[in-house]
Amino acid sequence: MGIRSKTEEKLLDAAEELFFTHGIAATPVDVILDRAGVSAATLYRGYPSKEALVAAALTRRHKAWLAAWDRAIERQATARGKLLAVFDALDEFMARPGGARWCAFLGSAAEYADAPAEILEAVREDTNAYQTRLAELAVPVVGRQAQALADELLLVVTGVLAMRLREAGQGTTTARRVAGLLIEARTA
Amino acid sequence: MGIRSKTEEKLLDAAEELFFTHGIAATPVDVILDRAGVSAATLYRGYPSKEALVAAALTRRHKAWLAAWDRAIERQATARGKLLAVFDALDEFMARPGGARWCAFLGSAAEYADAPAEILEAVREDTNAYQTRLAELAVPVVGRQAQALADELLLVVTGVLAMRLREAGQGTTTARRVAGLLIEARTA
DNA sequence: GTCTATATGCGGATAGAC
DNA sequence: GTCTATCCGCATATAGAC
Repeated sequence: MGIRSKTEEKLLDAAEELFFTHGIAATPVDVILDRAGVSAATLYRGYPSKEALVAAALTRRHKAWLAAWDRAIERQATARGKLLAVFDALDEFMARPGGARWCAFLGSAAEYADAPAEILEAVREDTNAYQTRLAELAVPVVGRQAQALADELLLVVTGVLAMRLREAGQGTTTARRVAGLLIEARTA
Repeated sequence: MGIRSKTEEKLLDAAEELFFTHGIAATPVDVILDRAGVSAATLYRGYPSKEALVAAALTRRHKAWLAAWDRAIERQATARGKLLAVFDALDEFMARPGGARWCAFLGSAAEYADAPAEILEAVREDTNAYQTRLAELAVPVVGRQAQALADELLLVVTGVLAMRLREAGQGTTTARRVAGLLIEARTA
């Protein structure tokens, strides 16, 4: 999978920026190739299909997201701060130029009625990472109620991302307020 | 707009069921026509384009959703029950056979990088309805904090819908718990 | 690796007969 | 209103020359 070169990187850069802002179906491969300065023959030697390129872009993006999240966690000193750091990371990630219109993973899941296995797997990994990490981070904050709180926070995070599709998006402001109230309710 | 007949209804039935489960881009008009038992000529005399049909399906669905929500509100006796009735309505609406895979309105917004005006308007109406109604219903429950609570609940509702794209959907269970805690926090 | 050309199929929309 | 046929454009993927 992939070509391992600067060509490969330019391909993934273009794919990530175009697929997840304009949409996958709405972005012909030609446009990707133009942007990347790569020829069709090169693309199809590295990837068997358009979907494989999508999956590769998702995988790379997932790693970048985890890294950004990790940095946001490290910046916080308290257990509560580390748990809420997911919103810092979201703010940072959503503000990136050329970032996704709402969420690359949910968006990919939404675009395929039944997604190719590789794409489904990437989305699943994204969800898994949220569940595992949120549950771990919640333990020092609310103890045995960590799992319940993690479920609630994943709901909120997913809500923040999907709210970007409505015009009334308020960034993470409301989400942070909700998260705070949930923690309060579970620590009081 | 529209043909005003049983043909029209069959067309909208097929459009609603197919567009919002399989996806708009993924559903050719031919498939709609087959399902509806309608010819292409008929469709294009009633609607100028595929997008116009999508918009008409969204509009009809919006009315049905408001009606279902109204009924759920009426079934509740207390102010708190009426505010939380949105989740009853969601449960009912999401369980309908041939219902949307996640949310017809968010899904439509997601499929178009820049949506046609008619579709954008339908999504906007959906969001507006949530904001207006939730804020009104929240007043007798939390008084001056109604607006804040309404924002939070819209976030939760949107989260519930988008969570259907992940495999880990828990229906409205977690959402109801969050809503309950939010109300508690604002009434205590 | 790039370029150009192209095979191939599909989808939206229209035309004409009935 | 239905049917069949079709124009037209686009998109994925491939082939061949360099």
